[in-house]
Amino acid sequence: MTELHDDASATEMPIPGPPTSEERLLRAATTLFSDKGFEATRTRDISTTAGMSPSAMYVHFPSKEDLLFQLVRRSNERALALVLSAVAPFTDPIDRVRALVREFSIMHARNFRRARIAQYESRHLSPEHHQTVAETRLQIRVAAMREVQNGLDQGVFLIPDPRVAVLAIMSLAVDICRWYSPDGEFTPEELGDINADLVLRILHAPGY
Amino acid sequence: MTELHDDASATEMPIPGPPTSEERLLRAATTLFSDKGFEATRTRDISTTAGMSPSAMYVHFPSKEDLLFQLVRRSNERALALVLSAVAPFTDPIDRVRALVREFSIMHARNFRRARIAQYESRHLSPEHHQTVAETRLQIRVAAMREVQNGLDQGVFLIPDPRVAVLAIMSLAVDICRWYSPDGEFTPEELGDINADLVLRILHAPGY
DNA sequence: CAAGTTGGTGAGCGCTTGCTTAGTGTGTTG
DNA sequence: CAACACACTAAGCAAGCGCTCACCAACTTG
Repeated sequence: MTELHDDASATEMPIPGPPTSEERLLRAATTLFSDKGFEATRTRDISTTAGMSPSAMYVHFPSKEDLLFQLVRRSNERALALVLSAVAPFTDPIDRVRALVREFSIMHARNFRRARIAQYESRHLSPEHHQTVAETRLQIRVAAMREVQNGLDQGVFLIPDPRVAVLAIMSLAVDICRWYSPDGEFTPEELGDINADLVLRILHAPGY
Repeated sequence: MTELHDDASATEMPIPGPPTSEERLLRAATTLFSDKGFEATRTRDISTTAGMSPSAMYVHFPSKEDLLFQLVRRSNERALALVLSAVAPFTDPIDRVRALVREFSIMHARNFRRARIAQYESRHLSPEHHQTVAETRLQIRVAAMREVQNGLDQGVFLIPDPRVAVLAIMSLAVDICRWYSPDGEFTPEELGDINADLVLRILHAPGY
């Protein structure tokens, strides 16, 4: 349940000690890709931002596209794992949806740079890599659909079309990374609670 | 109230007859910028897609950046005009919010290419141009806030913080352009009605 | 009809790009 | 200590980029 607060961090599991060269390159690319976009980012800038010589990127990654793929793949896999682990502790459909929307929203605020790359830069991936990330993305939508349908089956939600609710859940959470700024009016946790409330109201959950 | 259905069309006011060269360039750039992104699009491709020689773009636009600016500026100005004209026929706050959300959502589906460029490519504008489009964008948010506050003042909406509702309105509508496809499950008009319902439910409007 | 304006073409310039390759210093191993 | 593996650097290369410029054909105008 613990989440990294440093958005530029790119490790799978944070380990103590100074970051490796590969990790420094991933962090540099996260900042540059999210700020200027994949195409506008130069491989020289990635390497020098990571504190190395202009060609150092190619020691650790075979191409700029592959570096992007690692970033997008990790981001999507983390999102899927988060969604699945968020609902796990609960059985009540309302609690499960609340946890899902809350954690998914928080992630898109805290890790808004990584989320931007995953959402807006994946078109620059090769067809094979794009296919890979599309599959993970689909699993996230399926998980959301499962939770909505679960509440529908148990009679706690009152809506005609679960697809509409899933659309709203994804839009409210994902769109955070488009406009979010750490200097803004809401913290990630506040946004998580806000979106969870909005979704339960949309679902006509009792008491909302 | 009539809207163009051809998303690649870029005229301010559609006039009969064959499109001008400038318009063909704007249409070509709309397709290319939205599909591949501003940086990945070559000026040669814009010109040849418009059916002209590789350097023809420079007859009508001083630079690639200026062409992008024309696209983003028009898109934002159309959105602002649409929002203002959508609410005008109504006095009931519920009707006004419904019309605003509906038309704004429909626009982001029908013109999803132009909307994508306005949302995702504006970072490649010069600081001055970026400032210009940011001002128009702010006016749209102000208009939305005005309508929400109006309903709050008249006691028909029941929410503690109007900023949250504005955030939701913008996210639900704008995010359409991220995932919308003409081959998808919902028509633009259906999405307009769906989002209008969701927002009125979020606002606790009576009967929703 | 001479002169200018408009909208377009084709060649190409100066620069930057992703990526390669040869080489270097350092640590490790038999 | 020879041999090797590894992480990294310096110096490019071929290709492609935004943009310019000389030129041209078709209208418009005095």
